[in-house]
Amino acid sequence: MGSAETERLPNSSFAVLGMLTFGEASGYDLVKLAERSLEFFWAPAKSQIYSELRRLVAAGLATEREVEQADRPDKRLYRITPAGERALRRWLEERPEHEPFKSEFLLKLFFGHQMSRERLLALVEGHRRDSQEALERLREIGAQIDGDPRFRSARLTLEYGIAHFRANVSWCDRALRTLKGGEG
Amino acid sequence: MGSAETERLPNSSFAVLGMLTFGEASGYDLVKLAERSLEFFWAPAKSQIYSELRRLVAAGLATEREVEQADRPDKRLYRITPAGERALRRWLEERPEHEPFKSEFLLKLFFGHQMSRERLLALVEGHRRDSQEALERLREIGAQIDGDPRFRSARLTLEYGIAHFRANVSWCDRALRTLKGGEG
DNA sequence: TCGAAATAGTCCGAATAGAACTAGACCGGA
DNA sequence: TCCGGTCTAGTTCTATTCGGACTATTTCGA
Repeated sequence: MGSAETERLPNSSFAVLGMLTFGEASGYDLVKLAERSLEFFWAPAKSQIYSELRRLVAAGLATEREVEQADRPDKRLYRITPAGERALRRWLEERPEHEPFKSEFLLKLFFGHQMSRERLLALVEGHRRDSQEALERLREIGAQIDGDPRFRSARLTLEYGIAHFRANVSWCDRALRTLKGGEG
Repeated sequence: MGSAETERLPNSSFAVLGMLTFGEASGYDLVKLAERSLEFFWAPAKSQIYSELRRLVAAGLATEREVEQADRPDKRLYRITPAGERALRRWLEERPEHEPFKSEFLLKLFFGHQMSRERLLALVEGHRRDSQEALERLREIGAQIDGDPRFRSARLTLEYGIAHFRANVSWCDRALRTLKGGEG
């Protein structure tokens, strides 16, 4: 019980706890919700979502109840507790720490001197395509939630994504010019 | 031996293998090198660098030799093998897979409806400051390697970083305007 | 009626993060 | 001279995270 106040939880716990503020949900629901919302900037494995739920219950930050269903498999529903809401707010008010950033693309680019020029160009062109596609997906989502005041904060994260991928595309264009003009 | 051809290695193995293309090095050297170069887009824990080295040797992609030193602790030096170079090139030529992106900042922003407006503003302002600082660090590095042809690929990754943080700063400015003007 | 898809969840191993720890040699100041 | 700090060099341990395989049940379409 008291452990809710002392134990230090990882961010993924709060990602799950945060999703519970949208209402009572099963693990399965949260997996789906995460895929449609957090996916771009926080994508816990589904096994992790289930284990975070167990941890939240153990820490008193959520409650669990079993629901028997006739038409489909039984399930367990989770609900955030007042202690959970307090814990979430405390976490939200802490300053995020340094953001680690990881990119297989940049890693390969960094060792680009080991690649042929054609391969290097193909690498950057592929990245440009991927970014362009991601951009289009985000714009579609944007059109769907447009104007809906419930998604005020979500809209900001969406616009962050759009800015990110737009910057990617421009960078790719510049890099391609450099690589083509470089010593050709 | 043959395992070098079949076994599927994680990207971190290739990060270490790639660093070995710069010359024979100890684990300690690579930790330092990673901190000064890969750090922005690929930051393996130092314990992982050491274990990757062991794995590379076991797979025949690198060789190890002990060096006794009088003035400081003994060390082991690692060198990439021809099989290692082939493996690295094969990996470089594979298309990178979908880039997971993870941000504690965006996660908190997404749950921004649980925060007071002041906290939300402070969150974004903090992110702007962090991005601005990162930008300045990268620009300094850029000035140092400017014009040096050895860092052609590295320069591209650096410019990627600059583009990324510049986009961050602009996004923060827009977000702050939205949040301040929104319903004030 | 067969198989695919949706619902609901578990299990396991590998990869990663990150902090603490060992240990030798150095260097500067009290 | 002794003490602490720093650099070099590496190990160990735990917790976290990822990702795929696996078990079930029910529904729905061909």
